[in-house]
Amino acid sequence: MTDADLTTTEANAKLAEEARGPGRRLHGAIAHKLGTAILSGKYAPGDILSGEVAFAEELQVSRSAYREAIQVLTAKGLVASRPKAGTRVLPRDRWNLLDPEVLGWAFAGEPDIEFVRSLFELRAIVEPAAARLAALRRDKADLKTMKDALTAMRRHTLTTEAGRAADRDFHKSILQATRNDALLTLSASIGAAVNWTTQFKQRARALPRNPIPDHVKVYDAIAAGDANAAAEAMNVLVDLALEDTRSSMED
Amino acid sequence: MTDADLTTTEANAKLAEEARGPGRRLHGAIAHKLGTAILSGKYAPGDILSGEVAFAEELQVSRSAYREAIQVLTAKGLVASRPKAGTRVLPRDRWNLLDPEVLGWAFAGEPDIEFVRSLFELRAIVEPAAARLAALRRDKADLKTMKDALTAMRRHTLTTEAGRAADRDFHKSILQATRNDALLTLSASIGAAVNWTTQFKQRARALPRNPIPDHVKVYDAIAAGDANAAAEAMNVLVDLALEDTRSSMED
DNA sequence: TCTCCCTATTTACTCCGACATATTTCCTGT
DNA sequence: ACAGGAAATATGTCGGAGTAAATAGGGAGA
Repeated sequence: MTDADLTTTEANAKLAEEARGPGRRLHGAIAHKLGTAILSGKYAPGDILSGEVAFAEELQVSRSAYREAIQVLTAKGLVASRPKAGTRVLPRDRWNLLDPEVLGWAFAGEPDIEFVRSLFELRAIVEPAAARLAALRRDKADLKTMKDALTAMRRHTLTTEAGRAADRDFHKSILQATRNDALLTLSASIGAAVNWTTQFKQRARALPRNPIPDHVKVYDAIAAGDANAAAEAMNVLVDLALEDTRSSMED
Repeated sequence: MTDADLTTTEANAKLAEEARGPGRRLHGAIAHKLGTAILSGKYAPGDILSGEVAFAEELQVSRSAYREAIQVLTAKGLVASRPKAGTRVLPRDRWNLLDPEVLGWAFAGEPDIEFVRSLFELRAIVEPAAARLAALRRDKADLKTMKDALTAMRRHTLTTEAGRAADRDFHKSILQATRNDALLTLSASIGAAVNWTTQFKQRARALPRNPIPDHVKVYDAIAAGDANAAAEAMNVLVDLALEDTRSSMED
């Protein structure tokens, strides 16, 4: 893609508009714009983002704002800048794909179905093990959080954002009960992917059977402190989701 | 901690010195300084980093450099800035603990042993499953990469940086063979932790038994395409490391 | 004549400090 | 207690000076 594709006058107007949104910052809007462009493949690894001055001029923003946006992308491993050489898009294996913001950019357009599959595969690996640990380490407060989330899920159902938030809360509370910060960090990333997929499936009117009973089984096992049962119950849950993802790949 | 602790004259001289190193950038050095300060607990969640101008002045750098450093920290979820309110350290669950750079900061000082344990626990969950997938999906090129890494490990041993790099390469090649980008991203994070621990243990002259045979078993199972054997062999490997970590916690 | 190395130029990032703006907080006055 | 204004502070902007690196050109040696 040429720079011009990203820097039409209309696009600039939209950028300025977005940037003025509540809480949004200018460099954040630029980072989002460039981030989605990279994640969607409009800029391929190895491509050069033409000069700082030129780009800032085209985007009608100051060089400082552009630079700060580049810093954000650099921090996430998407690009690297060197004097004279310009700012290059790094190879994909350097990207922090699990960064919540990068994930958001990946899901902003048409997400790569292969990547979605890999996230669900990761989930299918991590969450059963997490449920096992949670069954061993949870305390009363953890159980209460889980139960509250389950109640909210039942009330709102997954067709609403509130319901999906409750679903995320349920899974997050399990991760939290593992007393493992590294696992907990993962939950934010995985949650984003799951949320997007749930929305997508709902749009496609392909929501599977009622997920509540399966969730309850996980809760019961964790509450009972039965590690093996917790892992197995969670396995059922995530395998179902993984199968769904696999089948939707064939569309 | 007060700002003064971070901004003594000597510290500034060191900062400038570091920054002028080859390839190093000033805002990168500042981000490293602040990042390690936060990760080490000198700044606790909720603490505010006193005013932009004040801090930049104390550090003897321009506001731009300081601002760009803050952008980096913000991108990694460590801090958030709001007009008038100042720049606050975010709660720990917002941190991107799996970001390679954050991980580097965590290991720069005296890393929290509890956090190290959580990383190894994550590893013990992920790597056996990865070995299973690798056994099913690896191709000839993957196997060659693994074999080369094994050979290098044998030659250099884990007492040298070259040997540890080979160890990382071996594990990375397995993750690569899973054809799963999300898993691959994790390997960089986990590798950093493992590397640090290996160094640490070596210093403490507590290197365990020869790790090569266990690695060979993993390789053989993956080469044979035996998923269960691969998972089990990797399980032995990571459980050993996890046990080591647990025991060193008692020191 | 060809190759290699060294130097100079050019180019683009990096850093700087001042200025302008917006928003939040706090204080003051009603 | 409330409303409005002033102060404080972060954000956005600008253009210039500095610096590092890639490329091109010229010179020396084979």
